Amino acid sequence: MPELPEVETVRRRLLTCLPGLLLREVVVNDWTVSVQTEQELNGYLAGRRVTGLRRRGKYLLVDVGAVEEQAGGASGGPAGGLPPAPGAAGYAGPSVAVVHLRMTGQLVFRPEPGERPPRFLWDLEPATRLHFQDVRRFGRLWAFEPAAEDEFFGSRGMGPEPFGPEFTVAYLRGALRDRRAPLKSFLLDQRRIAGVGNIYADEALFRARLHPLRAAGSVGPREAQRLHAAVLETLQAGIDHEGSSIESFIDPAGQRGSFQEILSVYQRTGEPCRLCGTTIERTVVGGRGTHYCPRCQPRRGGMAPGSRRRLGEIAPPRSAKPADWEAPDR
DNA sequence: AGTGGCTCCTGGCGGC
DNA sequence: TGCCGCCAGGAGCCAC
Repeated sequence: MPELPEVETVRRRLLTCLPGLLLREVVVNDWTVSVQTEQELNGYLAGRRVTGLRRRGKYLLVDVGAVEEQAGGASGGPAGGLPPAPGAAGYAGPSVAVVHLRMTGQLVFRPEPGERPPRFLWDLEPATRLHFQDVRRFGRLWAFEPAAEDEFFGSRGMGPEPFGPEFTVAYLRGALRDRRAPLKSFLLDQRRIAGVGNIYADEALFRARLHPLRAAGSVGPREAQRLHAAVLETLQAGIDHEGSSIESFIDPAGQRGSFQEILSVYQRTGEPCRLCGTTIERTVVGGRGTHYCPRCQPRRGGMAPGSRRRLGEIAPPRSAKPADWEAPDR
């Protein structure tokens, strides 16, 4: 499940080999991947050289330059003998390609065709192919002019980058204020913080020792400070381990990440907590599987509406405290 | 406006 | 053995 650390891992890997390559053509084999036509996608991307790679939340951005003149510059058009890029009213300037991997999307270099056709591929020069594989077909591709980027993300209400200057403790406290939604739902809301998904939300809440069903607005100043640090530390650990390969994540070189090996709570239901030995429990918040240690993440301090029903079957945490247990604020 | 629930999508798995 | 139904979840959409 690609979240910020997985997308960042893909970006870093592509950064070592994609810039400078010429994108000859985009070939789309599965039209669930894009609302744009192949002609439109190629109009923005074909005949252009990759100039950079960026990330915004869980979105991967590939910058390309303007359409290159053929050697000799006689009639213009893309290099490599392709016809002139036709799309977008003859637009020939620099563009941005945006890829979202969603659940099972993978970008992998494959010089030869694989077992099944990719949802889309980029035919590159010198000769190589970047395949987009995606079992569940949730992944998406867009292409547009750089000027349209702000609108693209603005219309989605993307929140601040966790590692950007806007994501401060003060911002987090303001964003949490008066919200009745559970902390877990808050962390998954891309309008509040960009890039956190199910795995890192559970792990960050464990690190912050906050119960996932706590109402976001009930979080005190010191708890907000802990949560802010926990989000950053958890995401950074994910990046350092080159992502989590829980289901299908591999980077463009086919390598798996290793963060799944050090998970504290995610998908560890029934196993002992690494800090206190208490059995990790699972509940469902916002339709998502949610894992937590009932002892390290105590159920107190104002729970979200409906949490009593959801936790009705679950025994209360023991009274004994683990060695490094720290009392929550308020 | 904020919140929760539904939907898409397919491979894997448990149950019968 | 084979079939059925459920589960996983990011994000868009809709209802309240």
